[in-house]
Amino acid sequence: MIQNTIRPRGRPRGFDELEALGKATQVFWSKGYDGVTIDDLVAGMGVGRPSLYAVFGDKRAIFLRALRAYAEKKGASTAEALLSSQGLRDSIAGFLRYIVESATEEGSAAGCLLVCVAPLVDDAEVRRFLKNATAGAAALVERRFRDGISAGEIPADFPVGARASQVVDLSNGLTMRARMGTSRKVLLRDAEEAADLVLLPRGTNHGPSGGARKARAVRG
Amino acid sequence: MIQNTIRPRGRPRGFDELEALGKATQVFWSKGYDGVTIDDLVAGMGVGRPSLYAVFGDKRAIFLRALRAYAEKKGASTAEALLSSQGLRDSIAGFLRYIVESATEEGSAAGCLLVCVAPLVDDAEVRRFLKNATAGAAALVERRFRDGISAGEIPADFPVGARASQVVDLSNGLTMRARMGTSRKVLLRDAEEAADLVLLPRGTNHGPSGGARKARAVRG
DNA sequence: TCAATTTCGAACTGTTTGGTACGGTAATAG
DNA sequence: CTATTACCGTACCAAACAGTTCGAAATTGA
Repeated sequence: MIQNTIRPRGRPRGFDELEALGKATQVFWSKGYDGVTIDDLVAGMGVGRPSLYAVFGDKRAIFLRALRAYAEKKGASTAEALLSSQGLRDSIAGFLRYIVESATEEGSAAGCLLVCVAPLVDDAEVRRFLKNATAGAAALVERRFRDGISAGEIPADFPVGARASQVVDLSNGLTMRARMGTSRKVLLRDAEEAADLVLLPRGTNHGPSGGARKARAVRG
Repeated sequence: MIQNTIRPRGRPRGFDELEALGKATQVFWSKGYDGVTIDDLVAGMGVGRPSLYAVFGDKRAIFLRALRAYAEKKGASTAEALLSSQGLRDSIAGFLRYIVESATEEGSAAGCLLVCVAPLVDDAEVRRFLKNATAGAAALVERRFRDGISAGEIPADFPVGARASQVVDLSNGLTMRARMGTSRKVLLRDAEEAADLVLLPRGTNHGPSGGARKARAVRG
């Protein structure tokens, strides 16, 4: 281990800041935001109460830092899951599989901090952050769809925007079911089926009794 | 107003039990479970603190009653939205539209008690109730799909089970986005697109570069 | 009018919680 | 070896909280 940073003057810390933040994430993840007390964080993070206030600030500040760090890490992982595969279906399925796997990881609480916990936090900054994060996820998927069009894997009129947000909706639905205790096995199967669904070619209408469909705008 | 029940002996109550329960639902809905205090309920329900304990019990009991009443009412409404239309597409779209509309109702908090609040409550009975409720919703949609097969609106090999749980996943995704502040207009458009998606005929695979798809079991 | 019964409002009690002050401890600098 | 710096653990305080007690108020029955 390289020690390229000179030690600060006084007594060294008894904890690693980022590691403690990771533990805070777990605490919030399992108990929700309002459900955790400072003592929960003290116990879970392995940081004494005064140090906690001195280094991180109050509960809200800790949550915001934990949320940002978690989103950054998870965003990178999902992007990798999405972009590492060659084929489009494997990309989408890999994305959804990763979502399911991380939502059913043993040792962590079920679900996802971003999907199951953060939306309930009554805080403007959290909401703003969340909206950006989900928009980013949808944009990522949409870009992958566009690449799929370029590669000829899907037709040029594939509704990339709509399907991208449907992928996100479906992944959120899978995550919520994970939180509610649905097994990884079932969710992995459903992830595959979801990937199949969102890759279906645009319907030219089927069946004899097509019924009256309301005309409406189509988005790009 | 008919007075067919004889008045009980003592001082009459200053509140209606079911109305108060409805207000409790709103309180939990907007603040989450852990976020509400007894004083919040006292203020929101218009019931004095001792009466609240005497009539309803503690916070957990109030939440369980509110949850059951809410689920019953919402279950009936969604079933009606699903079954009132003749055509299958209108049924599914009506279902999703109703979900979006009730999740973006003005005057209530955004989202849904069942989707956004209840899953975070760390209580075995709540979890059990939720699992049953979502299974019931999926079963309802699945039955509608079966009727669609009987009516010849969709092919006989339509994957009713998978598509039903996808409808539920998508509706949960829409609800979560409502909670995060997405506008009703956008969500209504996405509800229509979701209805289109889940009614697409099963893919016989498309495009020239079909890629390597893992073989896997197919459910009924 | 008076007793019995039920609810309501205010106040009370023990506990939990958020946040801080204080002395002890472990490291570096000279 | 001493001074300085920064962190750690304990203990403390005020505010918030859950749950209860108690007397007043409202209604029925006699």
